[in-house]
Amino acid sequence: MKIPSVKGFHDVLPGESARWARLESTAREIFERYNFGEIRLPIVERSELFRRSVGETTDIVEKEMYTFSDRDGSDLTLRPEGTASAVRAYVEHAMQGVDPVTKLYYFGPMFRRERPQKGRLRQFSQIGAEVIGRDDPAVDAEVLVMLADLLRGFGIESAEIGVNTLGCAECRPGYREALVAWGESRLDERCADCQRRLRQNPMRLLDCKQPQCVGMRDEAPKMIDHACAACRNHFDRVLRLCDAEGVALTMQPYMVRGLDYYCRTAFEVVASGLGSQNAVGGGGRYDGLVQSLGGPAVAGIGFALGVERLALVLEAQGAAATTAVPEFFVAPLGEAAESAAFGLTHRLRVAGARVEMDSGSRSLKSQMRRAGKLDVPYVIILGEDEVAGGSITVRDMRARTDRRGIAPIDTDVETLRAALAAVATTAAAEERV
RNA sequence: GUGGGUGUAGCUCAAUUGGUUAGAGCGCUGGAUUGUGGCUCCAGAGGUUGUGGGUUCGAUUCCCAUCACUCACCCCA
Repeated sequence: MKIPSVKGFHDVLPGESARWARLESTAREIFERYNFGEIRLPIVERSELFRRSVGETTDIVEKEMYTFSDRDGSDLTLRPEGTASAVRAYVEHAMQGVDPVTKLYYFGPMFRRERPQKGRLRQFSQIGAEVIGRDDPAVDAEVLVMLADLLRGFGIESAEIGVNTLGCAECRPGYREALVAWGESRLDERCADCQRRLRQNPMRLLDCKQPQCVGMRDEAPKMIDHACAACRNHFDRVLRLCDAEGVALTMQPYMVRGLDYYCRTAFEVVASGLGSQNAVGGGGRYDGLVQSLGGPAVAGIGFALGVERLALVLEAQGAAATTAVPEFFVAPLGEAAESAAFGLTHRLRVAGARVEMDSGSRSLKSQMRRAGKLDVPYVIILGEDEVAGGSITVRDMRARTDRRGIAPIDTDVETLRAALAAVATTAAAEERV
């Protein structure tokens, strides 16, 4: 009886996981350059954490969380995003006392019970970063510049970073009113969803994709026009700093974000090759969040990138999934040779070589066939002759030549590699003569 | 949660208006005289046609249900 995987929960197979590993290692390298430190966060948190941070009325909290009651009755949830956990950890460990500026990055799976489709899974992975402690526009710019560095480092070609300001507690209410007034003006022309949104979350009117609503959007009031002087100056400064570093940002006056805690600078990364899920990342400032989770009154900003989506973009760009190739393939013939081969293989591996060994009960032909398919450059043949003579035969798969007795059975990697290199240079020299 | 599409071998797909032993390519296994791969050739293994009903002399084909996958809406990374 086969037991299939759970809907929306996918395996990442070796060829694909190599791509993930590259994404993570470049991210790690760039984060460290910007002096961020890695934080490893738990996957399960108290449900209350997300209700309070992400927002009670968001889709995530209302219908997408994997929430369960633990055996002791506590109300727990598989994290749907990373910022809440990072801020919780910041507060829990009083990180403001270590350094007024805390810079964290993390990798890991998130869980949202949505209907799966291309680029959208129920378990998905994020690469995220957070800066907590300063509301200086230079911090926003640092984060955006780093984001651009990351995208370039990943080799994402056509990514675009869209930005907007969402205002603050001072100016957003006024904007909200203006938005509601605008929305009501031609309410009957809007789609049913927007008529509902108008009351629940008027900001959402702006990113409706229905044709009739998109058509009206150009006349909508813009946050930037309603922003207070502080917000406007902040945003201007962010844009100026990024521009000076050659980081291209696209102003998107109608961009809104899905999570309640965002304010001021908000941004998202869009790329092609993802079907209708064209956002590979998003983030923004969350100045009130730390305090609302019981911490000091400090500001924060962060973003997250979707690993699956980044991988899809790279795949669409034609980057093939790569498979690692062993340096040596040990082909024993017969049981006696197998013992010797086993020892040799282990010795080579301990010394750091990537080695594959096949079974001595298989024919040399089939072992060669497999070695050829794996694209291994050298096959170490260990048959009766070799065992009797105490030395190995190495076949150079590319040159299609055998070297009998090139090294003793108990050789070490350095000796073997040196012998092969010597043979190669001699062969090259002979060819020239 | 709401729509559309698709379910046949490990993978990608065939199978005439419903017709008898459900095929091909790739992959896999073995072989083409002694212990040698990529190309070629030969052979073999592998399917309760997603599942359960129904119509029919007969269903991969038609109908219903169900499940799964997938794309889109929604939402977002």
